[in-house]
Amino acid sequence: MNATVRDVARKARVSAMTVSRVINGSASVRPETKRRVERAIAELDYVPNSVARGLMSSKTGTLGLIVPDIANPFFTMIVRGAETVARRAGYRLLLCNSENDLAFEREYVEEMISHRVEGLLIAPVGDKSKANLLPLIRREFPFVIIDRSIAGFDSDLVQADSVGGAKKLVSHLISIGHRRIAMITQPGDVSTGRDRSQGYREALEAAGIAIDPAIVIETPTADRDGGYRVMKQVLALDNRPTAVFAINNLTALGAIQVIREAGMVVPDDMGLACFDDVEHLAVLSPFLTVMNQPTETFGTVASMLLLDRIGGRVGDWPRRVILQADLIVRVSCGAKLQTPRHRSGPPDVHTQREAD
Amino acid sequence: MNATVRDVARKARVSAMTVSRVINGSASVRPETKRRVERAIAELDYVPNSVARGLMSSKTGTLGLIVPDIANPFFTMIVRGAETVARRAGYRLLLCNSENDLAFEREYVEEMISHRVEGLLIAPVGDKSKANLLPLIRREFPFVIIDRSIAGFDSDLVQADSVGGAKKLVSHLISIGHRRIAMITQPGDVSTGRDRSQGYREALEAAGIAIDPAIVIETPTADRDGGYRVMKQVLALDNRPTAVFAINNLTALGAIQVIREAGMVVPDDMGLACFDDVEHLAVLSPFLTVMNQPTETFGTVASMLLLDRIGGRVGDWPRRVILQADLIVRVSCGAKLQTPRHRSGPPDVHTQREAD
DNA sequence: GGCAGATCTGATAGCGATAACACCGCCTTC
DNA sequence: GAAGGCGGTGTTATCGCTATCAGATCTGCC
Repeated sequence: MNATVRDVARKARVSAMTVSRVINGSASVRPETKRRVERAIAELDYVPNSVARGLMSSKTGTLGLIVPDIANPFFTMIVRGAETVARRAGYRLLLCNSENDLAFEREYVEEMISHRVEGLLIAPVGDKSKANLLPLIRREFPFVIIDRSIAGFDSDLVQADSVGGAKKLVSHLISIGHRRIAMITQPGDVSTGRDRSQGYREALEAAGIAIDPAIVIETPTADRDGGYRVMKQVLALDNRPTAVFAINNLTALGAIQVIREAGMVVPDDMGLACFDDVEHLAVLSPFLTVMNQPTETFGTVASMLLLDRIGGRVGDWPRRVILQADLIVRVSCGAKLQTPRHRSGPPDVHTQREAD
Repeated sequence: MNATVRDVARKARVSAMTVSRVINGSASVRPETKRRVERAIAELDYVPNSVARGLMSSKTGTLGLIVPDIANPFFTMIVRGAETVARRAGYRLLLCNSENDLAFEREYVEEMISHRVEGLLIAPVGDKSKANLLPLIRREFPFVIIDRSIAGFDSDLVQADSVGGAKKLVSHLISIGHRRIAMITQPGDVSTGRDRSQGYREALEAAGIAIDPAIVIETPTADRDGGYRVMKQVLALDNRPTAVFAINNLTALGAIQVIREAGMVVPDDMGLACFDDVEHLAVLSPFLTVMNQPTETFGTVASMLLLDRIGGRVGDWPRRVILQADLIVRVSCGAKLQTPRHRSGPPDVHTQREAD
């Protein structure tokens, strides 16, 4: 069904090699021969088979990308960033949703090796992903880890300063009067959970506030459902906190649902702050106080690191890129904003960025 | 660097063919031989090369997916749906962002053919994409079109009932008292723009309202920026409309920005309704009246159609799946909701004001 | 015991593209 | 005029895997 170099060669009355040379411009071909070949290509509607090419050259022109969930806006932006850079470099992305499942992740890593992608971008499930990544190390397979570091594992990595960011965010909550602050966090084997919890503790300690383990609650899944469940527990506590620090935007949304269902108002009855802004949402309803991570940049930088590694343009040592997150103070935390409600000028109408 | 069947064969003291048989279980192998081979595979950390396999069998285990922009929540959900179904069937997705650019689209189609994906899912740029898709037809390449149909082009297709949906939405605006309704639309060579404009006209005609071309304004890009620009024009009109029908969620967000910057309030000063809900956003701020399309289902159904076609389980005739969109009435259109808006405690302060 | 048939295994030949080399003219160059 | 160079082209072998066929070994059965 599909024409091959040989078909083109026959039609143009040359050898397959000459056709290849015309396609790749890899050597000079007599203008008239070239024309004949080009005509044959057009007539046969010939498209080179990059699978065959990939077999010869072990260059498949593809990169693998494994994320827990593309539909999570956080990862969506990472995908977009990664895709943009990859495309410019002539690469396509093979997309995998690990669904935060270690077994899936393992399979995908193996499948990416099998597909002979030239490199792998991965936002791992957690510390236990280490075992899944060892095959990559063994093969000296180029890969870059995104967002979550893995304890005791050195590799190229792009992430945000979760400890610092959490500390800043919680310190802000403290600065506007909150003393009893709950945290919705993730199990300690996910670096973002671990780091943000640490930032939380550091902020409290710095303010001389005792840490109450009863109001630091873990959710196995950092999504809306998880936030919802944990917030239910928080509201059931005897000694209710006045504010909640949610590990990410989705858990915060779940928490808001619970708070509203309980007939309470954010921030009057309960302050709220979290990691990760939600694009678009900020336009319609500039409400959540967040630590905004440069998610798209995670993707672009990770791709760039990966391409460098594929191209052999870097040494063996792992490169860790730590990007800064921005504190965006809006109303959910209970801060009094100086700006009027309907100031003009896009994009973040009701947003005040901290000026430090 | 990577072990091959031959390496495994040598180590297990069998032929490459036998190794292949063990891997694929394609023929019976003596248990003891099998064990030797499996040990060799484990020791060499052998992973079969699916590129080579793909060359032999022309089965690459990949599908192509071309969308204008993964970061657009509408397409994100399509990607997720498509990925889920593809994965269950043992396929990976090769992701392409066409950026609504016909030239990019053309390249991507060719590249997908070159990569020998087994089928292609594509949300086309518009009617002009026809030329880009002809190579697929010529090769009888399996593909499914998503969201936007192409004038004069028959193929497998999944989309929503844009005409009916728009009619329903605009009729709703009329039913709650709006008589002068502007529309932010897309050029007529994109089916969603064409169809929704038609629904808009049908609704007006049914209500005996004359159509004023001056308040049906096109934006070349149906994104926030496009909505922003068009809404500026709308507000500059002498005879301002009382409501706006935006072709999708992003243009609606852009429109809201303009309205707010003008010191106006939705829906009191300007009603607003659009196609496409925004996940998460509805939780935080149930504000926008929308026609909600089952986006994830677009992806899953399209994948299913494609897999059927690849598997040769269907005839030649094209299948068109039209999914229903749901009208979700919230406050932005200006409808008086029966349930008190702040029944379980007010949502965030800003939407609260808009609801007054 | 011997033969048909089943079971197991190997050799060979591609899938489609291209690297490496060989070759043929023809032009320089001394 | 022989040696060398170079542009243009073809031949061969190979990437890693597997379809196909053929050979080897074993089994059951008369």
